[in-house]
Amino acid sequence: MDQAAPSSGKDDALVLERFLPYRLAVLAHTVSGALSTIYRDRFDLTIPEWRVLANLGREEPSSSNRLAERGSMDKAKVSRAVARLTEAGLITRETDSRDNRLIVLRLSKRGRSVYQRIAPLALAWEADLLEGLGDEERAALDAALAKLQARAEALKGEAGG
Amino acid sequence: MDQAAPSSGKDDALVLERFLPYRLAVLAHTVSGALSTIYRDRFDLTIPEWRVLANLGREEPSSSNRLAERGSMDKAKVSRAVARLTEAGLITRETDSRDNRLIVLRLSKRGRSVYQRIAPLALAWEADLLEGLGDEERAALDAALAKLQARAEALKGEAGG
DNA sequence: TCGCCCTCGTTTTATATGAAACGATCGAGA
DNA sequence: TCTCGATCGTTTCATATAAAACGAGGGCGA
Repeated sequence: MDQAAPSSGKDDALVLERFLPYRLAVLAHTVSGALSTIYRDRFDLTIPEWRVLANLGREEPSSSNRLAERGSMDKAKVSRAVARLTEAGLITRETDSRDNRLIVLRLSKRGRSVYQRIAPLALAWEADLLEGLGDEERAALDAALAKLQARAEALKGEAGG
Repeated sequence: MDQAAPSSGKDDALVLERFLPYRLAVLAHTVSGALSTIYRDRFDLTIPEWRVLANLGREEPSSSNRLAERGSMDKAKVSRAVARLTEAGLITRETDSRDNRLIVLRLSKRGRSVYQRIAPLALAWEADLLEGLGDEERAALDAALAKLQARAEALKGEAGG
């Protein structure tokens, strides 16, 4: 009576530290924060800019729309990233000759150089992050994340209706 | 020559879709987006507000500082969430009699009622999200996320120096 | 007691975000 | 050819975010 009961005592109580959506949000935030210092301090790039660069590094040329799809970003975010990367001289823009709505984006020479310097750093950092996990654990993580992503998208569709 | 080579051809190339920091960010974003519709549409709460409520539901009373620690939020975010929850009548504030800097936060009757209605919904949604995973997969995911969280925090400390 | 540094929570400031409005362009069909 | 609806990318607008400045207290040592 003299102390508030900590929840109802059931063991299915909601404990934030064990709640998956919360854990994913915190982990993603921590990881993004740590990794983004590399992009920012050493290359003066934001994460959306890095995503654009990474996609152009693999598939070139590309359009803003396609970059948005491939990088899970909305078109406004891509538009800003592309504008800044263009200004920084890392990518080039030209309108598509067949469809004037489309913009043909390519890495510039400098842009490709920057990409080729960041990519190994990013992969090395990822390897560091995964250091404590064995092959099986990594495979299990990989599979679980894929399932969760698919399921989350399905649930999102339901709720949105 | 007539086509840009897709990366260097090495199989350790950086593919965003397989890059763990990217996958975590996308998954967390999808999950938060889907789940937040529950908080927003049905209870008019933001995620930081929900985190405050969830923590108070388990540990009461609490201070803003403690809520920030327990909910992985900065103090500004907590301050705003607390202000709005107070205005909405879901929590009560009083200054600590022994230390006038501290604020003693408690769920109001309505606040507790809201918490007790949201918690089962949140847990049910989480169960839906995990639907496709068996017990072993869940345990593996749980372990992997814990390791990654610890490792990410360690790496963050290094880089920040 | 005074002076100093620390902590707590709020507010300010600059920036990031995404939904929506927008202008320009395209393609299909009358 | 001339609409009309759809698509592409930009910009606007309202909101969210976090770092830093801030004011109010507290606690310890001189």
